[in-house]
Amino acid sequence: MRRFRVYDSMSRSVRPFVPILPPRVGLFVCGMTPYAEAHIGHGRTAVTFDVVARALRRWGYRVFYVQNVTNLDDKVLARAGEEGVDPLLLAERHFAAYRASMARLGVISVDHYPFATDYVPEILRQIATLVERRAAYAAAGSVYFDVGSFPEYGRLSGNRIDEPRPGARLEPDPAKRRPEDFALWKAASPGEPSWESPWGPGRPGWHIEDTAITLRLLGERYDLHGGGLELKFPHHEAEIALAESTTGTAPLVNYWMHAGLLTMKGEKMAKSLGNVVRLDTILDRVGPGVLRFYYLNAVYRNPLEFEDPKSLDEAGEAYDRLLLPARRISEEIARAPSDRAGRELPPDLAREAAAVVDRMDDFLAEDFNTREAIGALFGWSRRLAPIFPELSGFAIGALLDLERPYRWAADLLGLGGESPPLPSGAVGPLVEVVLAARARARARGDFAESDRLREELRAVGVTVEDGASGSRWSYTEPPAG
RNA sequence: GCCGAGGUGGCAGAAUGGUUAAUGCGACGGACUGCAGAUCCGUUUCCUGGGGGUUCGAUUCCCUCCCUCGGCUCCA
Repeated sequence: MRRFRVYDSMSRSVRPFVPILPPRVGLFVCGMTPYAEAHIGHGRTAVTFDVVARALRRWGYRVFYVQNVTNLDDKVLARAGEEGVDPLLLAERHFAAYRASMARLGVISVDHYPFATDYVPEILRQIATLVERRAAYAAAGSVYFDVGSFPEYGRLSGNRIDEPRPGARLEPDPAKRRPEDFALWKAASPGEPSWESPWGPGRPGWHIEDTAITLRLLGERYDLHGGGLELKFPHHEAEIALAESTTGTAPLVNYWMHAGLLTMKGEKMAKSLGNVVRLDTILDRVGPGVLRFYYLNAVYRNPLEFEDPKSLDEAGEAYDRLLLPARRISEEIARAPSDRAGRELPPDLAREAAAVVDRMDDFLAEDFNTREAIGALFGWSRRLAPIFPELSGFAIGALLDLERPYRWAADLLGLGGESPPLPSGAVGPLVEVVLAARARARARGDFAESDRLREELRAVGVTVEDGASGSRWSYTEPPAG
């Protein structure tokens, strides 16, 4: 197991990571409420923790990564009411779309997506315990958590609830003892899905589902908890209060990680502000590599500004440049017979390839600094640029060595790694035939014919580029439409 | 008001108590080219919100002020 350090929001410092039960690591990340399409802010958080999980696994930890799905809450009910559909089906539908978007984004590391409503028995048991311990009280068919019963409330966020709060937007609720108390169980309204309980029919409140799920799946105490920064207060604060009040065990988690928010014109992306950009919209435009590059080119904890289309254009340029050597190398490998003879790598170059991988790994191990890791990879690409013309002279093993830093980036960051689509069967040789004809046309100065052939190849997805050492071609999906 | 995170070059965005503050984008110049594209090389040595302080030395540590954003409702 590789040692690494994480910024822990609770202690506000970068700390060495020590698992409770090595090599196992319990990772919980607050997931989404599936009442609308995922936007690129969700994507940022998802990619952040995807990289965390990928890295930990690569480093020898056995990660169990759980991400909950709040499939029933006020938002889901409201949206379902508008559309006139069953709330749980609405949630199901949006969750399916979310999974599909995540798959496109290359988020492959989540082990389990538990639904809140599948944990109602656990939730009810936990509420009963809290009531028994006088940390929660029933009122008018609902049950509320008594924030005053938990002196530590506010420690994560630095908020203190005993202060006057002129800016607070909490509405006084006569059922609550104090405005900060929050519902664990909400009395059923007509037409809503509800479950029987000792306090009457109702449904779970928001905060309690996470701890009911984690107590069951990850235990009373686990390693890592992640989520968007906006959830720090009150949601994560509530989780801590609920779990620790229930079990008497503290702390609930050893490391808190919070992902910075995606902003547009300085403001966070949020539906209420009307500035959301759907994840699928972007993925339709640029593909997963560019979007992941855009996210990972910043430090996960800091705000990241998104400007459409500038951010993605720049990311696209940089991403293509970054991975150009990787594409050249894998094309070379794909086209060459596996037993091809060729030069071995100069020893210094082989050493450098290994050193680049180590450096990137080191950066990642220091609070997941993907930006610096990418910077190191840029260095490698610059290093390789001058030896492009020699590529075909290397043995396969040498090419594989040169490729190592890119494979690292594909495995841990999910950047690149898509093998270039090569046409199958006779297409390759046929392209060569056409190119030979084109070369003859160029040789006799018939540039009209040459350009015509280039255009026709492009129409079927073959891009031809002339260079000093002849023409090279690559295959991309034929232009749509 | 309280809590938290930030203010770095044209832009995006790192890093560090100490040689020319990374990297990328963009821009400019050059090479290559029939053209196009791509690529390569070079330049972009006058960038760390304001003011104090600690220090031989701070962008980095401390104080203060200003500004922005986030949280204090649901929110990745």
